[in-house]
Amino acid sequence: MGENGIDEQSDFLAAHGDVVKRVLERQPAEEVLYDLAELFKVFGDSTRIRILYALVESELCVGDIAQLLNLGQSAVSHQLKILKDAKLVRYRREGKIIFYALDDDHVRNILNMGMEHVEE
Amino acid sequence: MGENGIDEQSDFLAAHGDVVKRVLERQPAEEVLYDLAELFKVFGDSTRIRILYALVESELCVGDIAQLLNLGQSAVSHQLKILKDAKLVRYRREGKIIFYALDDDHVRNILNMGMEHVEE
DNA sequence: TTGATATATGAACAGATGAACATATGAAAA
DNA sequence: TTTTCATATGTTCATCTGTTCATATATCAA
Repeated sequence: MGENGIDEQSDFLAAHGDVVKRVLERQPAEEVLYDLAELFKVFGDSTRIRILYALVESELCVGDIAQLLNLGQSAVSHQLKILKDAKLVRYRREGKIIFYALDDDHVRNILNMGMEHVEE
Repeated sequence: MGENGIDEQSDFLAAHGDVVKRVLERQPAEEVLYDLAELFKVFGDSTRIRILYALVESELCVGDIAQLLNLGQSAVSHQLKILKDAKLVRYRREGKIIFYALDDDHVRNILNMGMEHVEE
């Protein structure tokens, strides 16, 4: 390999270094990316997705959700806690019963975006 | 509790049954919800999120990504396979090097939707 | 062909996760 | 208060997941 070849390789390596550097500069903060992954992780379970899709239709209490999804009350409650912590659902108490609902339209939008990708 | 109370409870239980039934009828197919959860599961890992955000900026080869994220080549390759299987990234070969890129704008949209929710 | 480089793949191990069970809390009725 | 109903929480266990290490494949150069 002559000088030409060496130069080409140098350029190539340099180019890689440049790209890496440039991309690195534009990345969001580590913490933000971590939080984003955590958010998607919450969506990434079929039980929780089923709960969210049920709540798209109507506000529901824990027992209804359990019946709807044919799951134990405990399992539903555990998952609702995760959804609540992620601010994907909110709740209101009415006597002994607690009604859960989607927290805001962001949740609907995220679900729809994902659904579009799935339905291809 | 008089008849009134009993009636109220009957109504209440009947109402619950109705709601459950109505919501159930409007749910997407089980399989679709499962696929949707699987999709979000792919987004639900910080390594994969970091890879995707790097690819938002530029097409990149495996080595660059590894360097960028300070990860082993094998780890990156494994994650790229998962992203590829989920159709979130595509690739093209150029000699020994394989360049990865985001597959389409859906991916960007999903990331943006999630980011909006995180940045509240 | 052989050697070098870039990427992919298989196995194994540590850590994470969801469901089930038992139990605890909280609110209304008796 | 005691009981009952709706929900929450702690623990355990089986399963899943991401990383690492070793090795395989693929392309190019010599």
